[in-house]
Amino acid sequence: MAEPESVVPYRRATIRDVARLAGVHPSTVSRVLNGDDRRAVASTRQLIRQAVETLGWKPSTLARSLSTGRAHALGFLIPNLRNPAYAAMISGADQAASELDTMVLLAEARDEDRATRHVEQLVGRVDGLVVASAIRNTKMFDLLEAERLPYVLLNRRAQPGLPAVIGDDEAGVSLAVDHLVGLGHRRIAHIRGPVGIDTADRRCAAFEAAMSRNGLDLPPGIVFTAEQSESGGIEGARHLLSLPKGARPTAVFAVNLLVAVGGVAEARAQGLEVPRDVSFVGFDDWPLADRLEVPMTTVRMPSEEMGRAAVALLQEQIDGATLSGDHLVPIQPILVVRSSTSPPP
Amino acid sequence: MAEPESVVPYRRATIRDVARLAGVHPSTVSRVLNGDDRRAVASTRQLIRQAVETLGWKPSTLARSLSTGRAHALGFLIPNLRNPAYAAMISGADQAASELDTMVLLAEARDEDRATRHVEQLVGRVDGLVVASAIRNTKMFDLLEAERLPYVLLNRRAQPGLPAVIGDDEAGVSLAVDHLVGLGHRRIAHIRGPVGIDTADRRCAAFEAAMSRNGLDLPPGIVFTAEQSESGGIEGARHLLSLPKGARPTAVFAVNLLVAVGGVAEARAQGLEVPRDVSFVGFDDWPLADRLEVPMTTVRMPSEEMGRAAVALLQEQIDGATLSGDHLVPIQPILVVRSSTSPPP
DNA sequence: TTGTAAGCGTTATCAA
DNA sequence: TTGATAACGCTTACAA
Repeated sequence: MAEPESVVPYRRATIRDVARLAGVHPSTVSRVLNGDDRRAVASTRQLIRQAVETLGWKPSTLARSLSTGRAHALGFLIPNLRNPAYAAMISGADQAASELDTMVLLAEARDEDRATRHVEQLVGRVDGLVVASAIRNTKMFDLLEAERLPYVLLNRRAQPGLPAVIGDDEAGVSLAVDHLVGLGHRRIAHIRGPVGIDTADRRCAAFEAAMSRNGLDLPPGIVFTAEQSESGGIEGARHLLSLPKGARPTAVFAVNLLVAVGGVAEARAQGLEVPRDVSFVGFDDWPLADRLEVPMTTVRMPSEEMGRAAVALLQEQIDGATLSGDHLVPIQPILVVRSSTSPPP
Repeated sequence: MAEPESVVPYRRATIRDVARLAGVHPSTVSRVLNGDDRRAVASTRQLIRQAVETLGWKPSTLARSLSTGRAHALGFLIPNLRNPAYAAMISGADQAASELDTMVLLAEARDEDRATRHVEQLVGRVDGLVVASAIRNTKMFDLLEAERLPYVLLNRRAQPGLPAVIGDDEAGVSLAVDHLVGLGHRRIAHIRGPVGIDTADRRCAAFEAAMSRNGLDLPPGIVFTAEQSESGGIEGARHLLSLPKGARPTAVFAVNLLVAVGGVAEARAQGLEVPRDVSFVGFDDWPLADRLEVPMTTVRMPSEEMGRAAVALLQEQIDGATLSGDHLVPIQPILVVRSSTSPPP
């Protein structure tokens, strides 16, 4: 009586299977397959390649990582997937990484807890981390240091000394302010983001510098601090447009696109026309920004390059370099002029 | 003469270090730390916990995975990070996964090559894959089967038989069509996506069903096939608005938001007013959809639930269940009514 | 040029 | 209740 057909459970071919089939030792297989090609006689090489082929062998990332101590993967922490501004950075990082034969593992760190949890889970799986998240998270940095996990900040700086890749926000702000000044504006306001958020601080400082370079002064109340969201923009515009007639700005530069969108909405809600009565400029570009009720003039940063640079810098650190301080991406931002800006009334 | 202070290279504590300090065998440590708490005497337990504490020991994910064959991680393939519609699905997946003590590894698969490459790189690092990407990629599926990697399709079906989590697009389409019919429209057109894209096919079939349910017919040319992008919408609107007077639609239902946006743009470019002259309804919701030149009426799917369901189903498969076919997420879509729809002229 | 053997940090199966 | 031992699949000195 025949045995019932027993299902042979699937097992991935291992390097030992390959060695057996090729009639050599596993270590020889390993050597040949890791490009130590010259250190094997042609016939052996042939035999091994043949065996790999027929068995469909693929190396186990896990085993390899455990043995070499290299994961050949990088983590990439973003604050919010709903913010398409990061897409380009990730795309750049992905390209750079794939050239290094490394994969990018993305994780969304919307709050401190999640950031810390993701870092904990990424330890061991990655060789380093790109931190694009803007949340201040001491716990996470402590963890990174404790785990000795190399990391690079992207589009933000934390304490001085931590390696960071940043774009030329100052140049971007200048582009925006000079554009408004060129149109004839003199009373230009700024809705800035929260104090302590690096990009907000830098853009605000750059705004003040650009204004003074243009010989324009900053009357009290002309710089307003708000959350970096549409409602922050609404709040900011409400304040700025309620300034006394002579102090009321004819143009507003916002810390980012969403804030500018909120500002435009509030201005229109007050019966003003944009840009006729008041102009707006944003920062960063989003899909649909050109299809808004008022297509938004905005600064576009070299995000893809920034992502690329972050990976390069991270790789240097992984390879043992001790880097610190800011690394400015030399590609210049550009101003995308749409319909939210015009000469002052 | 004193030796020069030699820098002791950093080495993570291993389970052996813990065992040594606690004066027990590594296997005991492993047992205790894996919750087999009852199978160890209290004093030993105490000793071990103490040692773990002082050494700051954390298990090595890698070693653990190699030993157990479980990565405690899932891959999540999305087609495009610039499309914020996926953010909610990922968020749901992330929540569900974290309840399973599993991490979600995100990867962007913008084209076939990248999809295949990412899958290759994820093998071994993850226990399974959620494939939300809509690209038809036979190579990738062959690879998945060859690697015996469990996977679940999300928001798409490929061949029948492959396990898929989908939302109730049919109900969503009904919502859209009924809304238009309720406003008084009778000549309703559809700009559909490419044939073979599952969501496009389903939404189109549902459109035709909803129309016939409402006793409305579909004159030739009233369903137009286009790319799922703004330019597809432009092209579609150009065609539909050039139909002879009596056949020209008073309302257009588009396969997704971007297509609807393109349609609105084209209508306005032709001097029509939206929604006065022609109404538009989209599918899926995006940030800024309410700030467009014409705030868009659109269908919002229960994306978060869908992501959650995908992870649950995937986990079942990983645990050995053999699942197949469609799994409809029971949460109903809703219609977000904005200003792109009104009664026909 | 190839093989031997140890090691990467765990877990799992026994036996004690 | 604990310990010894052998995996897991690969790499890498070092020896032959």
